[in-house]
Amino acid sequence: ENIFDRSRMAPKTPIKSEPVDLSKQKCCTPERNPITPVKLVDKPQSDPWTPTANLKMLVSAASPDMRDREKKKELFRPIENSQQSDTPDLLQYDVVDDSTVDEFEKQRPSRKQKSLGLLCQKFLARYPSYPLSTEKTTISLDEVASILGVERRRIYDIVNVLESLHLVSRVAKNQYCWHGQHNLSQTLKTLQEAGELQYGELMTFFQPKEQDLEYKFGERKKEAIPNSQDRPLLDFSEPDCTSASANSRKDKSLRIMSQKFVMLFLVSKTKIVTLDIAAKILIEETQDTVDHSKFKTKVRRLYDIANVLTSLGLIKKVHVTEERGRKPAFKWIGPVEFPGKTGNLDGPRGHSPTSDPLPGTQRGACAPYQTCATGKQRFTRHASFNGARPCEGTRRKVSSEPSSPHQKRQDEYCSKMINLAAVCRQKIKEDTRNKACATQTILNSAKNPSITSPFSLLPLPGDSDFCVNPLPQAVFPVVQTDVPSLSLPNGISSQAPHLSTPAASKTENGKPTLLPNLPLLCFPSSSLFMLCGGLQENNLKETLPTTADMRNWSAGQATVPPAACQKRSSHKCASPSAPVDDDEPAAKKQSMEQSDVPLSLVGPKKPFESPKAESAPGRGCTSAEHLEVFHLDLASPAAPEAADEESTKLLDSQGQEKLSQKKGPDEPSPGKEHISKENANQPFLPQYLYVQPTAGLSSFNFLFSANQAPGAISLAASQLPSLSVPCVVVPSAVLASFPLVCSSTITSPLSSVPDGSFSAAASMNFSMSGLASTTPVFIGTTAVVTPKVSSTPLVDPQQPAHPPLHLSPGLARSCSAVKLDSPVCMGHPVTLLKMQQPSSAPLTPKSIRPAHHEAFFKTPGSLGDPVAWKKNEGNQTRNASSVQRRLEISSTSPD
DNA sequence: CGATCCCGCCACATT
DNA sequence: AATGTGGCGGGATCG
Repeated sequence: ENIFDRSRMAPKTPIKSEPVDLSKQKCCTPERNPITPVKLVDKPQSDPWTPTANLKMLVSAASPDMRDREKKKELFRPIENSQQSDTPDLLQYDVVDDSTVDEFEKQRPSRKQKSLGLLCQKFLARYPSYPLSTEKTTISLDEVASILGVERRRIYDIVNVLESLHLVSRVAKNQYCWHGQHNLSQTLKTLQEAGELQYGELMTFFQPKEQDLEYKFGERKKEAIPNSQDRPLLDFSEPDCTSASANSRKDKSLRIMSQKFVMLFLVSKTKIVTLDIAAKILIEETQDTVDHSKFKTKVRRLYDIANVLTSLGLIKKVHVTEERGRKPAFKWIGPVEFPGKTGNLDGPRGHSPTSDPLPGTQRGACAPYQTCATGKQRFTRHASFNGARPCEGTRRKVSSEPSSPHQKRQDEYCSKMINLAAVCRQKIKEDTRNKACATQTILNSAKNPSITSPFSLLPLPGDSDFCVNPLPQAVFPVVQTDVPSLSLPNGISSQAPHLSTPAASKTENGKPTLLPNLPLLCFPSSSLFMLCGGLQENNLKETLPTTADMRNWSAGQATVPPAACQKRSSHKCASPSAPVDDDEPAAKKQSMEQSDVPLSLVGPKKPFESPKAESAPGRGCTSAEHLEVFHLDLASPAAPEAADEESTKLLDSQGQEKLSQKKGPDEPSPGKEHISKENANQPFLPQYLYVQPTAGLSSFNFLFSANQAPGAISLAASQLPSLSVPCVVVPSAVLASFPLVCSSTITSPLSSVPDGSFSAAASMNFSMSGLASTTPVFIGTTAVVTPKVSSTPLVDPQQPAHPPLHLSPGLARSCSAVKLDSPVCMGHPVTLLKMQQPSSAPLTPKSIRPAHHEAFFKTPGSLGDPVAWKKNEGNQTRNASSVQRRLEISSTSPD
């Protein structure tokens, strides 16, 4: 009785009764229940009173630990309805006991007991991590829901996340098939690849340094670039692809979000991702306006996802401290390596190895699982069910799809781009806010960017950007950039033979100086670039179906981030390798510290403190904006030609805004909004316009389209659902680093393909290939920047653990280095080149040497640099080469 | 008070 | 229209 009383007292809110049983159970509830009345009535009762509840309470009181345990235990069983159990309230005790120990569990209010994470654990406990392949376990949502005593809605939350990782697949209505973690590695691998494409660069950049720096800076890290794209990635796995849902748009948001979220971790060097960063990255929209609420919502969802991932043992919560304070973040504790590579995977759980090395394989593998369709097939999936997603997906799109779809994709693309931009923008804003003025600052300071902005990435670059900005007109400046280092992971640059190395500290080339020579194109850092490539998806796809898709996406997205990354790199690059495993253990402990500290994250936001830092933010902003713009353009690729022209104009005028506006029209709102917002909100950003890039992009796009048109490409072409557009957006910073951007389509399938195979490669390919191949377009601008490179060695990367890193470093350097105090040149007119031609010649505009180009494309093998870098290997890198490439490019650009 | 995130309304998709 | 799905955000809890 005492208990009872207490319990009553306790009361907290009476909890809503549990859905199921409780309520009933107790009728008892005293009428009193005063506490929260809540629905007493009906459900009433809260169980609070339930004996168990009391017990629980007691327990809790006793110790938190206990409580936790209880929770865990909690698994209570559900009761199916209440009834039964209930009847006897009293009995319950017994019952409870019987069933579970804890039983009280439910009752108690504790919210924790009802947490999604716990629920997920219970859910997972029901199925073997590694079920025999033969057995397929089907899961009935209703059944599970009742068993676990929760509403079906909650099960969806869990299943959606699990589905994103392919632990389960939807078979039919209300029916899911349990696959277990057999394919987890593959899935993760795929996501990693996709992530690299999308976010990779960014992350890389960031990350690299991150560790060390990260903590300190706290910033962001990764993701800086968000891209939008996500979908694709997801898609691969998902169903969407095809028609199926493809459309369904929305849906899958949770799944997509989950995948993206995971990607961020996989791409992140530090393996730590802060919620806010992730949220920003994932926010689609751009809108600022919405921002806040949207942001909140996004965060909520991320918590949902995080809870599930935590239950899976893939991540754990940590805190990162930034300047402002600590931010919640999550650290990846799952397998880092994947089958293909290693087998290690395991992580916490030890996942297994994957079996398959690759997707393709996987696919096959999948077969067993149900859904997986075959790899190849593209799809069918939908046909069947919605859900069935083939295993990884793969493929998506294969060949052509209906146009409409394409459009959709395109639209999506656009929207994604926009989103990205938005995201960036937001970030920037935030940063800005903090710093405010970053822009100016930036400009002014451009020089110092010490910090970086969050996403931004582009720290230095930022400066550069700023510099650039200053030049408004300038379209792409060419830069010399120091950057070189970057290399981009993408490869882009790499190629250039010359290179100069930037000053970067690194050794890379050694040449420190920047610039020197190279006329790269730089985009203003700020601006983002997009590269477009032709896609050849098919080829790629074949090769890597998924990848291909990814690429596409990535293309769009990808690059940008890098810039950011670079910055980071500049910071430091400390940890080259991944710390992953090791870290964990210690990390944990340390983690607190570290975690707190570092992570990266977003530092920018808070930049207040350091004035200098501010600049960085600015940059970020800029870039973001740019991105947006670009996106827009991309989005509306409408007329290529027109675009070009426009771009040109823009360039001239610099009208970034214009662009945006224009775009706006073309594109729907987003663009405009962004723009406007930007303007409004952030003054600075808008200003830049990176139109150039945009322009460039546009052109590219066009080019592509046009050229490719024939087939493929252009939007339609692709099957890529995602977009075909292969554009990469690069943050300006990035751009800076790179001299150019190119887009191109990739026409050459082959060449690209090979390279492409790797995701990284893919990325590279995009850019590179694109350039080379087809499109020759190039955008270059004049250079502008000349950074000075400072040679700060900030970063140094050291080794990049990953190839990408390299870039980053480079970038970083550049960024850092760059600050362009003097921007050198600014405004050059931009040049865009378009090339059409499919012909063999790439076209680079001028200068670009075709040969080189080719190299680029192909590079992977040959060059290796670019391509390889990422995936293939990791390291690789040749900075020099990349640099060179850049150089070349740049040089070209000048031309 | 900020971080979490449960809960369930409600819109959209599928039957 | 019914039912399945799942976006979304209010507001309760936790720390």
